[in-house]
Amino acid sequence: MAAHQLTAFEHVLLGLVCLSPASGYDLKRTFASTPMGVYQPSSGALYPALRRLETKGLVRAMALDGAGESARRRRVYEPTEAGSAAHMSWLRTPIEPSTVARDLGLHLVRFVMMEHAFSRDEVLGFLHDLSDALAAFIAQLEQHAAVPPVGDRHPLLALDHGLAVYRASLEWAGGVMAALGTAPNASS
Amino acid sequence: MAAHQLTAFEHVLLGLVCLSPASGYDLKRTFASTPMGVYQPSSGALYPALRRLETKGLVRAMALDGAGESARRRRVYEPTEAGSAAHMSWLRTPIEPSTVARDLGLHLVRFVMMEHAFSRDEVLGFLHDLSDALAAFIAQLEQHAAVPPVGDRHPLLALDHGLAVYRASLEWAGGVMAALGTAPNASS
DNA sequence: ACAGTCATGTAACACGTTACATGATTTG
DNA sequence: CAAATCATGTAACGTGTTACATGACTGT
Repeated sequence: MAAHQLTAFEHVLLGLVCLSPASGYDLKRTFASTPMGVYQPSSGALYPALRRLETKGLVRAMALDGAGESARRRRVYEPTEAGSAAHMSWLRTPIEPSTVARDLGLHLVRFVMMEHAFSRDEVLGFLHDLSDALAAFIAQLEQHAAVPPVGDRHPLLALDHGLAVYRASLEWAGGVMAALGTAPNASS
Repeated sequence: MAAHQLTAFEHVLLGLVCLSPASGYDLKRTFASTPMGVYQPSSGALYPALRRLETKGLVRAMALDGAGESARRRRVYEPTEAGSAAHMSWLRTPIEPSTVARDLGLHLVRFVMMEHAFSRDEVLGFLHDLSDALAAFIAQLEQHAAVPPVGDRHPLLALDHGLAVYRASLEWAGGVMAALGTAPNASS
């Protein structure tokens, strides 16, 4: 059924639909209003992607209850069971250390979507893997910085930028692990 | 002649060729060996892109001097005058504050390529604009953080990540401005 | 009624990825 | 000489972008 693997974009859309059923227009607004809005999907990308998810049996258009007749022309999608399973599987996808820098934004999206899908331990495990991957990437950058035979300054400065940014990322992960580890999710 | 504007990838290739003449394979190795290697261009992207640059009259295949007969099968590109001009124009492209986060990596590449093409004042101007754009983006993120009516924690934590990362970026820009501003490029 | 937003969709186009193909040159 | 690397290229395929089209609903 679900033949080829999904695009990153499709995975994000599926995740958003899993968080709460939504129409294409809702999703568009979501991208526009959240800090995720660094990327504004076009209609030509959004609607075909949703149709692909539907074709693969991962989402389905909800029956529009209530008005029955009116409020037409609106396709609100909800995940199927296969869709929920695919989403969970995506959330559990191990972090590839070799591409952690490229995929960092995507990992952050996954982190957000984990909140109500994962146990605290699972989240901590994810953050631990993320920290490891970031540390490895930083170590790699440091090796580049250790071999500066050229007389140019800008390449080294750009490298410093990468180091500063990914160290901030790593520190963030550490801080979140500490916060989640100590704070009980108890209450209620 | 140079009809439509170039892809980011094409601009980077042109910039590399402007730094020093290179063949497609050389460029591939450049991506593989430098910290820029978060992106590994495939042959199917690299060679057609170079041909497009050639078609647009921005680069030309150098005549292979020396061996004449041997060392065939190698197309070493050098920039044409139109290519050098296009590259300088790209380096001078103003920073779009609305997309500074998305384009940050590209701006870093531009910063590296500016070293031998810009005066110190031009570089400082670029860094100043970059700082402004980053500060504006950070302020925007802070506004998002100021309106947390939901009970979820992860979205706010992800926002903290963005703040930490872009603040690091902003601090880097400030540090580089200070370093370049005080240090004389004199010597020699 | 009319404009603006809501809401979905399609067509042309360009680009990147994957995978494959092809020879020349070097290395063991 | 065989195998690996150098070096360039092509074809199928999927996808995103831009731009356009369409129709219903809302507010004035």
